Formats: sequence, C-alpha cells, structure tokens
Amino acid sequence: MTGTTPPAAPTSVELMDQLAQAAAAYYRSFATVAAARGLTLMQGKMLSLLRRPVPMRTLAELLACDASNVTGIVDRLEGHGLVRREADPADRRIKRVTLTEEGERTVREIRAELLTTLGGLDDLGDRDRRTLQRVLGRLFPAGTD
Amino acid sequence: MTGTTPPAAPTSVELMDQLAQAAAAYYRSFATVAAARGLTLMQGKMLSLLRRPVPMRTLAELLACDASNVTGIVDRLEGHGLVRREADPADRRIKRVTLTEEGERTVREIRAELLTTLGGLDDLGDRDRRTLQRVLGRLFPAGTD
DNA sequence: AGGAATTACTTGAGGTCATCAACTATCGAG
DNA sequence: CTCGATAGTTGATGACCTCAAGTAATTCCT
Repeated sequence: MTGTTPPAAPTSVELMDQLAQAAAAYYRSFATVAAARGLTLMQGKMLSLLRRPVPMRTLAELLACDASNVTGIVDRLEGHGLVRREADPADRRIKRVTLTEEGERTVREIRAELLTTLGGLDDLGDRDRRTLQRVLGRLFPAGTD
Repeated sequence: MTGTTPPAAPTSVELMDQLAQAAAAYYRSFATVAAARGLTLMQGKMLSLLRRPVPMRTLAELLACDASNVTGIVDRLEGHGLVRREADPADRRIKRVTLTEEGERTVREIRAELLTTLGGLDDLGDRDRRTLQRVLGRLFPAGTD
C-alpha cells in the first residue's frame, strides 16, 4: 500500500462499458435534437454529412449501408425540402445530393444545439482535450469495422 | 511564438465531430459482432443488459423506448432461444426477462469479441484510462437525454 | 469502333425497429 | 369493492435496412 492511488485506473472492460454508455447517450441526444425538427436520427446524420454536394454512392459508403437505403432517406429529406438531387455533368449516372438553404440552416441548428447538449465540452482543459482526441482517434481509427 | 505548442488543443466543435465518429464506429463494431451471431444491434444491446432477470418495463426505460417495442424484441430473442420470460411471483403483471444458458454464452462471446475489436483499449496507460473515464462520465452523465 | 463488364441509382419484397392507441390483466388505495 | 394506476400485448403505420433485380450511363478491351 503506497497510500497514493486513491481510485484504481479503470479496466479495459470498464472502459468498454463506459464507451457503450457514452455512445448510447450521444445518439439519444442526437435523435432528440433531430426530432425537434421532425427528423429521424438517420436523416439528421445524413444531413450533417452534406457540407458539400455528395454522390449517393459516397453517402452509402460513409453511412456503411446499402445504396438502396440512401435512396429512401434522400427521398424523405427531399420531401422535407432540405435536400436536392442534382446531376453530375461529368457523369450522368451520378446524382449529387445538395443541401437547400433550409437544409443548411437546419444543419447549423442541429450542430449548435448538439454542442449545447454536450455542454461539458467547453469546460474541458487543453490537456483533457488533447487526450480525448488522441485516445478516441486511436480506439476508433477512420474506417473501423 | 513560444515554440513549444506543436498541436493546438482541439476545439469543442472538433471534439464533437470526433465523438460522432467514435460513436458511429462503436456501433458499427457492435452491429458486426452481433450480426456474426445472427442478431441485430438492438437484440445484442438488450442481451447485454440481462446480467440478471429484468422486467420488461425496466428494459423499456433502459433502452429509452416504448414498452411495446420491447415485446417484439424479446419475442425475437425468445425465438432464438437466448431468453426466457418468467413470471414474477410477487406481482403477476410483471414478466422478468432472463438469459438462457445459450443466451449467457452469447453475451460472453459478444463482449469478448467487442473487447478484441476495441484492441486499443489494452494499450492505454493508467493516466489515459482515468482521463477517459472522467471525461466521458462528465460529458454523458447517467440518464442524459 | 463495338460489345462486355462495371458502376450509379432505383424499385420491390421482406424483416426489424419505433411510436401510438386501444385492450387485458393485475395491483393498490380509498 | 370499486377506481385508478401499472405491466404487458396487439395492431396500425412509418422509417430503416438488406437483398435481388432492373435501367441507364460509363469504361474496358480486343
């Protein structure tokens, strides 16, 4: 007993459970924020991918789902007037999904409200920020499956 | 220029995006692990809540969904032979959902495989473990909505 | 150049998830 | 003992998700 280790460092299993809890809470917040605008989680997720026009195929890859699934989600977003399909002049097979002005506004609102919900973020110090970024980046490298 | 701050600390917005990426990657891994056993994400999630018999109502609260939704998911898990409904002798309205032996085995396998997928966890040092636990606990307090 | 393989997207079928409204059965309080 | 609340189910409806099949446009290949 050294007397200097008040809380033991959490085990990998405990961290895994905490990650599960965090992921669930994150998506619950996201779904709530999206629902406040009449959108589902997936619709909100797709919207937030559209910082620039994106081909349907690319969306399917980003969301790790079937292309036919994207068709339906874009249909519904288009029905809400948040998104537009525009032809790619260079390759007429491709349809690029683009935000309408209302879509851009909605994305900004969703992101702003989500940031508010994750209020704790602003309270983090530089050291914690760096650690969080580094650890998450290592645990979930881009393109994890 | 002090010359001693190579990477600037990430902003709250950057951290939010990283959390989004991490949450998505976590669930993709979970879904893949569950699918390897013929289960969906929600079925796997519910299974992993059953460390002990749990009333349907409680499951609905834990998953933050309607009670009628739980009925269907438990139906399917029961169909797979992973779960059993047993009556609560003290209150005959209540049905407690219990893992079968095969269900317990499946939960163990899922958790073990998920831990393998999150291989980076084992490489974390004590300091990072503590930081991760503290920060996630602060960002996503139990019962966040 | 011209036919074959590839790629982008859509459609339709079938299953899971999710919520709501209505219903049954049981419990608990007055 | 009746009334109100609670636990669970059912049925309707819509979103998500995958697969198989189909159309249109592009690219490859000889």
